[in-house]
Amino acid sequence: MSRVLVIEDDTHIRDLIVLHLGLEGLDTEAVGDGLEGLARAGAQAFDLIVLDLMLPGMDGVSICRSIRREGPNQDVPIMMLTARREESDKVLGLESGADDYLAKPFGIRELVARVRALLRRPRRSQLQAEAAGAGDRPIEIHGLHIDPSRRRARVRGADVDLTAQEFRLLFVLATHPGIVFSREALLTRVWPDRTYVTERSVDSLVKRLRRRIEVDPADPAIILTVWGSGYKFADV
Amino acid sequence: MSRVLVIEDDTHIRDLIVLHLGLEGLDTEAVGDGLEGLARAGAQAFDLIVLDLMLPGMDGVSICRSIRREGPNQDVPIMMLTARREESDKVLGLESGADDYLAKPFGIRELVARVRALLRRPRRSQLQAEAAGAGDRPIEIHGLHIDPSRRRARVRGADVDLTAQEFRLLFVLATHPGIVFSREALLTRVWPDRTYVTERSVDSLVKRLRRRIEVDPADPAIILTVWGSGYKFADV
DNA sequence: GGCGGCTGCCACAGTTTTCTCACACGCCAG
DNA sequence: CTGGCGTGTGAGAAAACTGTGGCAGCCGCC
Repeated sequence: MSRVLVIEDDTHIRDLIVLHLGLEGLDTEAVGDGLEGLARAGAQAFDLIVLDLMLPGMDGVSICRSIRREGPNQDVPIMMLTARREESDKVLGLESGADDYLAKPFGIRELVARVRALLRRPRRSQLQAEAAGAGDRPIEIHGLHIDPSRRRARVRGADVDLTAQEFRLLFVLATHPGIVFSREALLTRVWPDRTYVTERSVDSLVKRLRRRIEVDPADPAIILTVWGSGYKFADV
Repeated sequence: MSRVLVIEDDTHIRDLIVLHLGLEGLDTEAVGDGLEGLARAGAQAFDLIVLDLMLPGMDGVSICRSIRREGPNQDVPIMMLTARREESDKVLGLESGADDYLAKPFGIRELVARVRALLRRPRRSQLQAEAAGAGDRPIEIHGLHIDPSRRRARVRGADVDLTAQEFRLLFVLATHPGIVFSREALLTRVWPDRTYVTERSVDSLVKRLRRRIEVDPADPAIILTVWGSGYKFADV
């Protein structure tokens, strides 16, 4: 189930959005404050973020930039909302890194349709970078050494063989220690193309990965289960 | 500052692209007509060309071929855009000499990311020069002695005859021990002209190379398969 | 303690990826 | 023109990996 974060101060609109996205089968979480939204976005991986441009305390553009700069939602589609109709706003919104833009007042059905479209759109940035062979630096964490360009992982000094998929999962989690990823979030981040794959498969993959890197797979110390939410890499 | 030529008839998309590439610090020039684009490409050297597949008057594939055939932009990376999602289009685009391909509707951020990637990637001509190894020093690794300037390879003391292609493959891999190369990456690095070649050919070439340098070709110790990713030269 | 919902686990069928091979084609020297 | 060599390709076999469903066990809550 896709997770959506809604950042919107107007209670009425917020509830409306949550209601309708909920009816669409999306797991929707909403906050009314910019800073809180930013905190939420930094702590958990979502599949899409709906963001109001006009917020008390902190404006949407800054939030958008922050989200894009780093963290688990760097590559997540962002849908901007704004009360103003001016073209300059539109430009501003897209400049700051939003993927789509909707001017208030909008029809809720249109919002839903666009959200669906954004979710459907394959996310390729990460895969793309990997394919280009550019950029990914090795990381070192928790006694783990992970080197993407060599596709090599070492645990406590010993090399472990990982399949391509196990490796991607480990990499995604390890680069965001402490961040909770829902199964859905992992599906879009780890699976090469988001065909019809059950969330069950995530469990399987996690189990396989644990078997290879955990000292005691029955009592995981690295890949942790967050009951009711998903999985996370152990905090530092 | 890199110069980019955008050939796209849809005004909205064109402006969006120009805006964002401009924000990226690229010097962007745009035309809405295929013939005009061709004229522009013939008159001036760019660092990258973004080309819509569907254009009024002249289709993108023909333009792509024209640009590739001669002129100052023969070796410049070309990024294809298309409204259609069919695989056949993709093949058509890449066959005609495009370097990357993006199906509409696309996220503007993805376009920017890919453009960046293409610009980062060294030109074909440079690659070929690098692969040909003109003027490179001989290297010694894993009981292998490889001398690019003489195009000679010795394995465990014995000279081996390698074809030009086998040699290029060996050289590319041996100069980056441990680094995993996807088949695609090898195609652009080893093959003099990347058009009309399938990834199967990489398999074949690897097999032929192994037959010549491995003690037991059935159980390779030098050129290793990285399942789901590609091939690599054995780590030291 | 009982209950509903979530997660761990497992085997195996199914899928994807790689390997192997034979053959055809193009190129070049003789 | 002809033969030899290097190379690309497709098909089928082989190998590796992965998704799934169901059940058992665990968690949090009433």
